[in-house]
Amino acid sequence: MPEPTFTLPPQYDPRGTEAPIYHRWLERGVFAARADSPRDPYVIVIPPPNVTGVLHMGHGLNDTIQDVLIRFERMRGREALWLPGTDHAGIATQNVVERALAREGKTRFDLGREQFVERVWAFVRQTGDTILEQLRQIGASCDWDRTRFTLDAGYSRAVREVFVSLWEEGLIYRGHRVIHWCPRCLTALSDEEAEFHDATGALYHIRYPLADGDGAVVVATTRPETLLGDTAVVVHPDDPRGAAFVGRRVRLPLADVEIPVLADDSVDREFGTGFVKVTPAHDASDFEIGQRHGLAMPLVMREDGTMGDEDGEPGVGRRPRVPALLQGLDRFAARERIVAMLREQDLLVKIEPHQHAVRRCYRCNSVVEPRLSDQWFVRMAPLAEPVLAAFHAGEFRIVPERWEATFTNWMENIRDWNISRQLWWGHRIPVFTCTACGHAWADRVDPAACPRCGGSVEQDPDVLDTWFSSWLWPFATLGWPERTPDLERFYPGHTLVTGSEILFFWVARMLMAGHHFMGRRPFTTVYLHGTARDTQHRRMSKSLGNGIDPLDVVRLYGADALRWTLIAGSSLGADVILDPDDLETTFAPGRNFANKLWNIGRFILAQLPAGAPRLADLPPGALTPADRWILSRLHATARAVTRMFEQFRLDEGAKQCFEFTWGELADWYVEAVKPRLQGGDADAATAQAVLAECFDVALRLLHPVVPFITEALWQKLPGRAPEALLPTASWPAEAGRADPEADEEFAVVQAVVTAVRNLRAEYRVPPRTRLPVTVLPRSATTRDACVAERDTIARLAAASEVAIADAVAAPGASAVLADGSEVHVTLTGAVDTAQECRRLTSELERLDKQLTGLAAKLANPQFTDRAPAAVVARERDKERTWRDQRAALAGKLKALGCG
RNA sequence: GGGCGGUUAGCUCAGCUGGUUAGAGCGCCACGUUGACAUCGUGGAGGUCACUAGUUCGAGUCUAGUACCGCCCA
Repeated sequence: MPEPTFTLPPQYDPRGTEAPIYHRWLERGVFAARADSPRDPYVIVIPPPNVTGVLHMGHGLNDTIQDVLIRFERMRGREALWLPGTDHAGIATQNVVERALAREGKTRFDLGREQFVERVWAFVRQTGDTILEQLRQIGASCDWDRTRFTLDAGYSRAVREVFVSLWEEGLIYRGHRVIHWCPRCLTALSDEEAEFHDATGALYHIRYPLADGDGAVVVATTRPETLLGDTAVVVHPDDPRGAAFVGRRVRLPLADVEIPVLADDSVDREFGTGFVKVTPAHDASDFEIGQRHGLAMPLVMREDGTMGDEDGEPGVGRRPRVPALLQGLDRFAARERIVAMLREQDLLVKIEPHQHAVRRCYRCNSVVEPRLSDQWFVRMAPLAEPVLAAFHAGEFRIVPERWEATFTNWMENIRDWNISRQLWWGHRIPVFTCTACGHAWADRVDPAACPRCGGSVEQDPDVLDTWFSSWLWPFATLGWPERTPDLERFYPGHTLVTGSEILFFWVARMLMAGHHFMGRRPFTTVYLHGTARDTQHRRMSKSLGNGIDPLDVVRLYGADALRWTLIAGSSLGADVILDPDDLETTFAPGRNFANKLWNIGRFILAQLPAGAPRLADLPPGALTPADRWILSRLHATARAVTRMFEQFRLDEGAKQCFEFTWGELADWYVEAVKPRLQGGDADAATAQAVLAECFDVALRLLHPVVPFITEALWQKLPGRAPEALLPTASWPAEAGRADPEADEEFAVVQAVVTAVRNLRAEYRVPPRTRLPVTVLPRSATTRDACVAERDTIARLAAASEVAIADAVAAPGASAVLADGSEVHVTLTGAVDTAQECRRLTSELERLDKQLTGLAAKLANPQFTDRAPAAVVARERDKERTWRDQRAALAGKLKALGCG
């Protein structure tokens, strides 16, 4: 055999490797799904990232999981479609462009609606693909030709179709109620978009003097500035404290109006003073109280969060309530000012600290104001019902299962959805109103005139919530409402992978849209993964500055290292903890593994001649026990990895591959087989065939997790067809062959080798010194294994020779194997008998302790009677083994003459 | 206030439907540059499985409670 020549560098270089490989995959179209394929489809739609966004670790985790799944199923022979795209992200995108305008000293109103929208489009055209480009760098195997955008023409048609048909079904209505308003974004938000944040605020106790005499009621509030909009004070009808006041009137401080004290049983008597101020236009539950009692609903705050009178109840004439010196003052400044004024007038009783939850805008973090306004709502209960039925019928599931309760709870208590946004960037609401006759209708095409009276029409100025477009993602991306071949073939999809934070925002609504418009579920499994966090378990975010840029990791350690860390480092649904201050430590496991794989490949490839034999071509009986063992391990690994991936336990699957390639193939088999490879004979050929098979299969199994390095190495295996690519190679679910006998034999080899290594370390034998080893077998298995793999033992245990005998005379040190077999290492020079006695005695004592416990267990009839027979049998076996081992140890101690 | 999850080695985490001598990676200690790999090899140290009570022949694993941490919903 020729001297191996290593043409590969000793260190793996992801930088030079990854990009060309990705290019090749694209060129050859391996990620493209065909609608006319006879294969079973497997479909994942990407959670579309914001068109303005850049890749962060949350995407890294989310998209890597999807890529592992799609690559796995693609290799398993499914027609795999991973459909990519972006989301127009109404508020976020408008914010970005408005900020850019602000730097030019302009607002969107300076440009006007049309020009502003054009400006946003220009921005999107320029940077909109950024995040998709970044996905390519981490290896995402999306079908890029099918990339969609929620605002492209076809998609917009789908959104409009959905709106109009819901309108026609009576599921969209105009609601006059208190909604969440972001005074910075100047738009309404849905319940989900106004997120709770715990805060330490204050509870202000304020005295409202009676209008008709002495005395006052004291109300408690966290938002004193809203008192200007109060139209009543309420108290629980059964609250004795209220008896003297109900039916009387109080004078509202600062606003100079009188309001009634009323009884209402919605009041929580435990809260504050029992008296509650009612601001129907600025609080959702006060609004309901206001409706019950027919109260006026004045707005005392403007859309931008400054104080000022606005009409809340059109047609109700009334005088202004906001004092001149508060007009135009920001709500928080106004709060302080009002508190000061109350104090001056001796109307402030006390201020106490108060823990509560404040809603903030999920896009800009401003404190949201409840505000009375008119918005479009979707009636959700009729949409939720079929989804719940389908869920209970088992048509789809959520993993991890624990989320199912949360999901059903939300669905069962679903609230109507405010879909209007007071923005310019998005799908404009297709509701038209006749300026002449007032007729209002939704239309699939822009009307020229009113269909009833021919009058001129105006379109609703607002746009739809972005989620009103993304809830159609699983079918609008496939061409709906057209009945395209893609739609026929790839709907319904299979796995939806996302974080739990958008379970309600998006996942639940997609299920509703899918059932309503397609008549069936959009996917079979919802896989909710965890969150990327820092070492203090804080969510990674731009504002905290604790994020890790996935592309930095790719540059430093390669995409495979990133992917490995994310996949192997997080079990199903669990958060993944990464240290932004120590990328080296965080991503070393992935980098180290890639490098190990590279070097295993470097060695194996150097051993394989161009015409290396294939495993199937070997003559019968050619395989040694070591060969049979590694092929048995290969078999077990392939099956386990397949099962783990099927169960979404990606970390476990990755770790199984890791253990096989590093812990078994590299650490044992490759080392064992080295001498045989030097022979150049039939036995060398056998070893080559086994190596090639194991490595080929290992690369296939690892490919979904670390696609780049596996492809790089797989391409170099001899006999590779020139056009073959790993993403479309077959999945080796049943590779290798189970061989329990070989497993048992090789376990003996490993035990002997480990025993010798232990003894050598114990006696500080210099690494280069080779020593004679004698095995005194106590079982046929041990004897046979040692005879068959004598050379392997010699090599791995650094033995000068391995004798198999019934006795040994030479001085030395011994260890006893599980079956009582003795492993003896001959030591030249003085053997420290005392040390040997100590070592063996402590071993004996440890065994005795275990045996005592085990004997007690087996002597207990409760155990032997009640435990399953198999468990009892296993314990009996264990006891026999330990007794054998103990006897051997005792004999050895006696022979040494230990005390 | 209601619900869910977590608490296992210095750090990050596995441990599946109760039966192992409780594991891995990183870190740590000792030795080592043997023609795949020092991003490595060999050996080693390190855990009263948060706490309390219970169920059971048997509990890291099941039940209840306590403490702390996190998330979701109001």
